[in-house]
Amino acid sequence: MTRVTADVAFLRGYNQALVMAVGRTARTFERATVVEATGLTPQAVSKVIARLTADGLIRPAGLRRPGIGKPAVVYELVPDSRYAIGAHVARRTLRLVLVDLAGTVHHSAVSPLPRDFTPEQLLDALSAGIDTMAGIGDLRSRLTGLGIGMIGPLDHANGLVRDAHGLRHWHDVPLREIAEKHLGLPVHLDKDVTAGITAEAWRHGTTFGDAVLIMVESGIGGGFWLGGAAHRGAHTNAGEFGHTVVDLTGARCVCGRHGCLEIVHQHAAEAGDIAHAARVLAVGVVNLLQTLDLAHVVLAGADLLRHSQTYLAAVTEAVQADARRAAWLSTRVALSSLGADVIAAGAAMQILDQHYGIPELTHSLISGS
Amino acid sequence: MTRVTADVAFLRGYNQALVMAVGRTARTFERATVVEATGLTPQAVSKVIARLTADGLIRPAGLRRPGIGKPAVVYELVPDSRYAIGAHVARRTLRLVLVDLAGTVHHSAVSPLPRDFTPEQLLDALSAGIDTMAGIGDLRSRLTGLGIGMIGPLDHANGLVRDAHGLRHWHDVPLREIAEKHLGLPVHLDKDVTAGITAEAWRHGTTFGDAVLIMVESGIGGGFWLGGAAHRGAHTNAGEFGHTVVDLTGARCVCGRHGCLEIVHQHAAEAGDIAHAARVLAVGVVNLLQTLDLAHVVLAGADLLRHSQTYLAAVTEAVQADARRAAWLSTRVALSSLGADVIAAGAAMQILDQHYGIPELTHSLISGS
DNA sequence: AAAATTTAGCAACAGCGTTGCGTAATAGAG
DNA sequence: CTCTATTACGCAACGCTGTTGCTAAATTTT
Repeated sequence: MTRVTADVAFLRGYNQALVMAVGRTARTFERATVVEATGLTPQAVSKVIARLTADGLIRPAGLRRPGIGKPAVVYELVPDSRYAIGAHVARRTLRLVLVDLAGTVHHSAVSPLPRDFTPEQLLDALSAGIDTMAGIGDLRSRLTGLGIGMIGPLDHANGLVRDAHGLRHWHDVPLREIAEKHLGLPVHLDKDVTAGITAEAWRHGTTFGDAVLIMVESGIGGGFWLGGAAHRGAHTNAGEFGHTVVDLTGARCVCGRHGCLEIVHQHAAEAGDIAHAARVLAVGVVNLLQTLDLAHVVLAGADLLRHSQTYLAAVTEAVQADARRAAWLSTRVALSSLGADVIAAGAAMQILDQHYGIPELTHSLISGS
Repeated sequence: MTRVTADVAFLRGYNQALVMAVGRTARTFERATVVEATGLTPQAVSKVIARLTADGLIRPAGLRRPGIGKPAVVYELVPDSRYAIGAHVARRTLRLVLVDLAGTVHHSAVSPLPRDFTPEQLLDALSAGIDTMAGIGDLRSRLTGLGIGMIGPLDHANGLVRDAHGLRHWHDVPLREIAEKHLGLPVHLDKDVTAGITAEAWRHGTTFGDAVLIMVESGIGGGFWLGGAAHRGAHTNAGEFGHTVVDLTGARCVCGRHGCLEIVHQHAAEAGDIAHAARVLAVGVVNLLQTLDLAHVVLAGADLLRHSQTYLAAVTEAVQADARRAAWLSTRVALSSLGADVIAAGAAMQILDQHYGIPELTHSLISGS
């Protein structure tokens, strides 16, 4: 996935991905657009465009007449040249989405999962759902893979579910391996919130700055996008944002500590005071901004989206009140542009990102040490 | 500093830096060591080593006889081939250190700064201090530059001090520019805590995972190392960790919110209960671990180091109690290996890192958006 | 002395982005 | 209509990267 050393193959993939990122975010583009956005020479862009065109990933889409001189060729991404399927595995439901290369969600389907479902039951549900979706336009050959977004804890690097919270049959399950064997597709496994923030980042392209996706849905989690990549932490366990203490004298949380954001928020919500619950969440969000200085806050999750305007207002107001101290601090707060599909869609985009996104160089061979 | 596109010059710099990272962390190394650590072919490593040797950055240091066969050449870094000077600018003091390529601190000197010092006064102090240090071994020609670690807020990308907290004459001062002109050296400006965590990362090499440096010294700040690079956030303002709310019903902080970690900690410390203050800090540290899943926590800052064992014990215990929930969660807690020099030394290493560290590819042209 | 083993580097190569320069396509001026 | 200025684009040569194939050197073992 990631590599340590850099060679010419890395060069090719990297610069190619830069051009793809332009194509994904701009409806159409031409050689000069890419030159300006990347700093590559025009000749180099020509070569990259030729390769991408040969692969069917982009195609000419007319001419632009610059008033005087030879017209410029306008290109566009070919969205249906590649697809990926994303799965959001929750405690009782499986959501599957079909996403194209441009990040557009084409189909979305939710199916129930048995209480305390086993890995086998999940695989059967996945298999059936994928067959249905891949059969729609006979796009099996253009299917890049399956992304799975799931509650943790899990081990992203090894595709291992350590201990899906609240599910009995999920201890140290090598889900990626068995899913790849069972489904015959490349599979990517990640935490739900990390998949979610990837969706936002993929759709925004290279201009997307440091960001967090806040998810309120049977708990509070955060997915991070820092320095142009998903941040998973040393053991794929980043994002347990709900278990940060905001009230030292607060009630005891299931995690053993007192006054976790999650329990304080939950008590407010259960008392019916959603506005108060939203303000509690907003305190947590501002804590994140103080710590990490983020450019984007994206709000998601079923429990939050049920009262989306209340949460959006509370968080926006808290963020602005905080930024008022300094004019140059600007953070955009928004609801997830993909609604309930964001996790599943993000999981799909992680697969696309592996193939057509900007490759990374891992410096460290020893993970988490 | 960072670049967008990748070309062969990037390849060279990147792979060269990988080898330098090996040399910096291992006392000696040979071709086979590098091959294993990087995945480069032996022939490629030979070429890189030849280039580095020609530049005087590494040198042969004997032979290793493998029992049978031709002996392998053992190499070592040449620490005194390059130097950098680091400055830690605090409210009343200027600390200057001389650091060599290996990250060893050779000289350290503290001088007082006038109350409410001006940029000119700082430049004069820097100039005098640098002349003294650079004169020691006539290493002016081997001096790579000056790194400045300073309280914020500031703009790292543009080398601008926005508003040094508590200093009247520091509003929108283009410190990097005027210092480069005044001193005739490349200058790097960064937040103190970010410089500090860079020191730890530089000394540990590529195996250093996600980490935070907690600094308690007239306030509480955090410097982050995430994904192999310093994390500064969208506006170089990451690390205001002291202004995260840990007690919703707590006292009002100077920042306007209630129950910030900093004010709660301060009250405990002023009451003389250092152990309690340390436990409050530990709550904040565990909050960070929950959020970011870090591999290292480094403790620093004058106020903390005065009671280093108390803080170390409290944080270690809190971290271990938290990790007890899961055996695979491991975080190392330690005091800064450089003590009071850590900020200044880190600032110096940021200069070295720019030249001999692993280069990064910035994806985004638009910063902070 | 000969064979086996390990290390190191020369030489040729494919492929990257870059540079230099020629060519195609258009609008406007004379 | 013709010529010129302008803009877009690509062929060809180039310098450089890491890779591959193979030879040479240095040492221990047989």
